[in-house]
Amino acid sequence: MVQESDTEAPICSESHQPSPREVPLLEIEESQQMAEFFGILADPTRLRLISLLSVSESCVCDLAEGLSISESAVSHQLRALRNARLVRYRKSGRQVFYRLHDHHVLSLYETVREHLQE
Amino acid sequence: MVQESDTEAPICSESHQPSPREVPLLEIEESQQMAEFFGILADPTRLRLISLLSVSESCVCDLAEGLSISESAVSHQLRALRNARLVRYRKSGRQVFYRLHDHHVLSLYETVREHLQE
DNA sequence: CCAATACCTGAACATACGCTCAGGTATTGG
DNA sequence: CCAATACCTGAGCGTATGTTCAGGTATTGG
Repeated sequence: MVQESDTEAPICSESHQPSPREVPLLEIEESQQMAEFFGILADPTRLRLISLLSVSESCVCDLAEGLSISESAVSHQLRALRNARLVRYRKSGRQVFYRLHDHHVLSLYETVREHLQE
Repeated sequence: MVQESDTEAPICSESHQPSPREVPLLEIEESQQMAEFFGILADPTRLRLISLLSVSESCVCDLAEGLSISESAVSHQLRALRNARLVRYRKSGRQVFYRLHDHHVLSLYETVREHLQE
């Protein structure tokens, strides 16, 4: 536990402004933001919702039926996906149609899915 | 809560082998595996460890000092990263040097980090 | 206007997670 | 051989998360 701190230059004495080419250390605040983003994707139900929405826009009750879970549970998870800007929605009468927010979401989802299928 | 299962064709009666071009619905088991993977990345401490390891191979005590947390906490998190195949390690005497498992990990980390910096 | 539909929301509960603490193993130095 | 170092591990605790339940809002149909 006793680290010889003189063998190593104290990092904090360096410039606090991150250089364009060397942005190595993740600050606490940024790490929390990033963890939050990954945390949204770290749930089976939300991932399955994304998988359904990767095929087509769907309303809440279709999503609930597609995954055989309650509409309430779907609604809660859609809120999380909404807050994380992972899905968009449009209202049509009393129905609300959800779809993926942009192509970037699909890209990330497919990348990791393919990675795990190896 | 009352699911009318007769209004929709049972999906399970289809072929269980995923076609190459249409792999839309994420099965429960696969979604859990995928969620587990994202869950490993959904922690500030683990992300900061990855950020340190993205620069250079490091031993446990250096990682602990770099993040100003206990070696025990680091060790616990490294175990999670190890189990998820996100980091490798090599032993040298009584020290254990960790590094990112492969380039794919760094790529994913940097992609999301840049995405959130917009 | 009233009931039904489609969806959203807050509270409550069980579970999962991350840290600390105490103690364990393995390597090194005197 | 014994103590120190470097790291790992399991138990316990406080907190966060996902679901259910009950009830709310908004749109539609008779």
